[in-house]
Amino acid sequence: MGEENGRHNVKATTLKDIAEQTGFTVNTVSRALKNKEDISATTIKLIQEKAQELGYIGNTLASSLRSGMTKTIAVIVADVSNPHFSIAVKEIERAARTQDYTTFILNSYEDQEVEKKAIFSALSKNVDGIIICPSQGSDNNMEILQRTGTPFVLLGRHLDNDTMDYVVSDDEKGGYLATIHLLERGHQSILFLNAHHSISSARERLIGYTRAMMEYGIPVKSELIREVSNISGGSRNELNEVLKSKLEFTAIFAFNDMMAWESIFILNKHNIKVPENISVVGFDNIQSRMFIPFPLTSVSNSKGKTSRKAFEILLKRIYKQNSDVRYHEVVDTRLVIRESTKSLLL
Amino acid sequence: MGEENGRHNVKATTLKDIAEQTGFTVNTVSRALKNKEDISATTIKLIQEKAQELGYIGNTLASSLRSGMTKTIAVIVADVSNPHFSIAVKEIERAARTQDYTTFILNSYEDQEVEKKAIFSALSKNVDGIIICPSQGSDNNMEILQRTGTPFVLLGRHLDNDTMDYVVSDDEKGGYLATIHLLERGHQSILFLNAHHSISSARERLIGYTRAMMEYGIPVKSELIREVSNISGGSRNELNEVLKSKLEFTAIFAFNDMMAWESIFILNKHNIKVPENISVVGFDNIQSRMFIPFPLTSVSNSKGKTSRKAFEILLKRIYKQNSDVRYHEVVDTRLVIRESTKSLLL
DNA sequence: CTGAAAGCGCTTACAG
DNA sequence: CTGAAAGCGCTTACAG
Repeated sequence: MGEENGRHNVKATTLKDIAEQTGFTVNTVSRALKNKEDISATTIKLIQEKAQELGYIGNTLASSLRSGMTKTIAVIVADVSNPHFSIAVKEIERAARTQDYTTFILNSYEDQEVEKKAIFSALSKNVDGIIICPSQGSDNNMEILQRTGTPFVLLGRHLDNDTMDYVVSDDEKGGYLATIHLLERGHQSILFLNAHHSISSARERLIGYTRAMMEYGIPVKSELIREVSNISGGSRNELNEVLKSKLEFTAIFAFNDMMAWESIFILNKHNIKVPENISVVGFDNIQSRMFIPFPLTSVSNSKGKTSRKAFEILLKRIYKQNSDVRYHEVVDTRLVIRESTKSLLL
Repeated sequence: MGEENGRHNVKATTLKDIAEQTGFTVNTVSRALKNKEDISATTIKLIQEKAQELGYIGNTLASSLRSGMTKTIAVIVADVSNPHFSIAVKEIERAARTQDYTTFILNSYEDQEVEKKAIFSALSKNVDGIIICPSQGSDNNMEILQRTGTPFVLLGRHLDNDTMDYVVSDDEKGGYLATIHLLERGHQSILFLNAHHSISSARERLIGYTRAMMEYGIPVKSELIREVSNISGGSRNELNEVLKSKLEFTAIFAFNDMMAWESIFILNKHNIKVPENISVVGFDNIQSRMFIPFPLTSVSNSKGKTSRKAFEILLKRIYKQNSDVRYHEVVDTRLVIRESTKSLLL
């Protein structure tokens, strides 16, 4: 029943076929195809030509089962269709490919149950490692993952448990820079549309926001700090409510660009113009990758660098280098000023 | 060397462990965990509890090697960081997961060599099937893929070779609707920023464009039809050149929303306002998923439906249903009118 | 430089 | 209802 054998209608060429047609053993064929030093150059040439001729494609399933390495990683993010994550996924896939790693992509939708299944799915595929942006409050899932012994790196968020490797942005600085930018322009009532406080980056951006406010001697009003879902459409209701409540504010600092866009979209629906009536600052600087025709001031967090670094660390873990070190990387952030913020000063 | 065995530091539980601890054979354990009918309920319970207790995670590598099915698919697109593709990838991953399939994601960057490697990478991982948006002029790669016998479905683009399954949008209709919309509003010189004609959707959108122009008795000017790269930033130079050449046009129809946004971005740089000075229509209706604060008129092409359909067809191929049928699905398109288009008539 | 054997962890096909 | 054996296609470790 070769037909049912993973390669479907056409039976795939195996080492055995090459062995039979060249007169060597499977062992020698295997070693020749991997350019091992102890095989004669003539034999290597002969075998590789035959492999080429037969269109041989190695069965990594079999080799992985024996060798214990699959050359596969999994990337688990909240939602690939969020540009922030899709850019990260792209960069990781690209970095992985240069090292002959193939990438599984799994969405957690910020849901712990879905995330748990994603992790088990990855484990059952014997991935060599996992890069994961942990969903809200998923400390438990990460500890389960940690106990399996499979190498993993947290991306963009870290947990209280600091025995795990992570690569994050300097979120506190980002929050600080965004807020200072608005304060410098005379804004004092700044609505912070933040993500849930169980997300480390949300907590740290708030610390930056608070620090900036304090520097300007402005008391932080709790009603100006709103936690909303960072899934597309999540800030809609909250912002509508805020607008209805007649809460006073002249600027919005949004947890990410998606939320910032969404806010602007909603403000426009209410005939409120940006930046004329309200200034808006985002986070992620998606505009560095996509030419969105709305010039949003935003905190840049080098997604390429962050992603590559996460893969690099993962690779070290896979190859058990520096196993006594914890990698806690904080990538710098900076503010990119565009035209969504206006000064209230003359 | 359990350490080096794919599960790293912690040795993974195997069927053998469960067998030893329950007194059954590996065979029975395997069958019990799969709820086979010929195992007694008591045994099933006993074994499943033990599996739970030991935190057993099946090794799909081993089962796949034997059974020939990996429950894995690959999705190959030009670039996941393009929202059009990231949305498709998300939808496919979601559909696949409901059937216990895991998804590899690979980028081809519209490059045939990269694409070829991606295909071989997928094949060597023994994926059960592939969903691929073929890169420009990659008929050859698709034919190689076809000869391997691995089930695959083309997504968004089809080839001259119509023996392959595909799911596409009604691109001709989309091109027609976009153009008619502009013509109805008095635009006669419509710059079409199209993708390369080796892409079927580009050819068909052009047919729609041409048909609409003919209906209005307006000759199609070749200098108004420009083929640009559909990678981010690709339309930049071309549009700058067009603007420098003083070519007359009052509207732009862009191959996709990314290009439309990019065009608006560039027009703005030249102090040309949309829609006041130039009207713009895009394709993909990304705004249905992301609240981009620029209301772009765009052709909608039900990405959710298209993606799910592609997976559905792939699944049929994997399970060898209706193998005498060719699936050539054309999903309807419609125009979503927003505020990036203005009427020239009074 | 090459070969023979064992084994990775499962599932299949068959025996009882 | 359960078991014993073979085998999926490789790689490893060792023999010569």
